[in-house]
Amino acid sequence: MKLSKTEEELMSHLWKLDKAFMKDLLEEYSEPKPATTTVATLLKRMTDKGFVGYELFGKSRQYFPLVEKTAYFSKHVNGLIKNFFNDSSSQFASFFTKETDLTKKELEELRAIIDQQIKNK
Amino acid sequence: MKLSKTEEELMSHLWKLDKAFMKDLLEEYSEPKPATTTVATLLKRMTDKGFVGYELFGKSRQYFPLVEKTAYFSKHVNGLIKNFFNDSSSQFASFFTKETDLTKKELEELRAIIDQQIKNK
DNA sequence: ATTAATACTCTACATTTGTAGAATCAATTC
DNA sequence: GAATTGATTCTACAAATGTAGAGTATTAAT
Repeated sequence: MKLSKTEEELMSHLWKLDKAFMKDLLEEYSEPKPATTTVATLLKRMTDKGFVGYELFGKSRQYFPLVEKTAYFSKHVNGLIKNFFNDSSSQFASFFTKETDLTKKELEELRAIIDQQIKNK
Repeated sequence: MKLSKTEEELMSHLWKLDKAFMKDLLEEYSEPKPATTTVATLLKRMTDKGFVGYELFGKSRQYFPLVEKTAYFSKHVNGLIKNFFNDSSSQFASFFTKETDLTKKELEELRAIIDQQIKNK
């Protein structure tokens, strides 16, 4: 099962906050914020799909993600890669670094990470 | 306007082939292949959305992409990044290189590319 | 010519998505 | 204790998606 684009956005807020009540999630949206009922519907659907859990606090719910961001994202990204880059991660990676506009500092950070990984191979 | 997941898959075939007749596109699918009418519908919708064009060859059409893969992908990826990594490309990049399982060779390739890019900054 | 195969359009239909009002129930405030 | 606020569920509904049959036109094969 997967999330729709809109659900993903909400999910990203939830990942960011880690635990959150409805109102916290609503606050995360920039204007124009969706109606509370809209978010409620989304949360319900996401709960049904098994991506979100909650703990009751008195009468209201504190929601939390049931899937790791990285886990979800890996799957997601791999799908994209398969589709667009005929399954080549490195092709994708080089494309990515070319396309997204990283600053010099970011690039250097990234190189450091890569160096580290090369060392571990 | 954007493509749905299924449309994206078809689009990836089209990008790969660059120009293709219906049957060529159908061949690209692995089993179980969709019905020809399904692909035809998809192609029509994608044409309507302005992602695909075609040239008539006698009675049938040779389809071709009207959007660059990289252009489309940039937009796509940027949306994801925004959602999942709070707008930080470098955060994404480091995540990506950690998560996807690049070989030593691929990593070295990638480092070379990055070095190149650092030089140009 | 008759048939068979192709490509395409039209139509169809169940699901999913995006969005939110109305109603309900509980908590808080005046 | 009456009214307001907040969270949730129910209901609704249009648009988009996934999928493909039926019908039509055209070309190729026999």
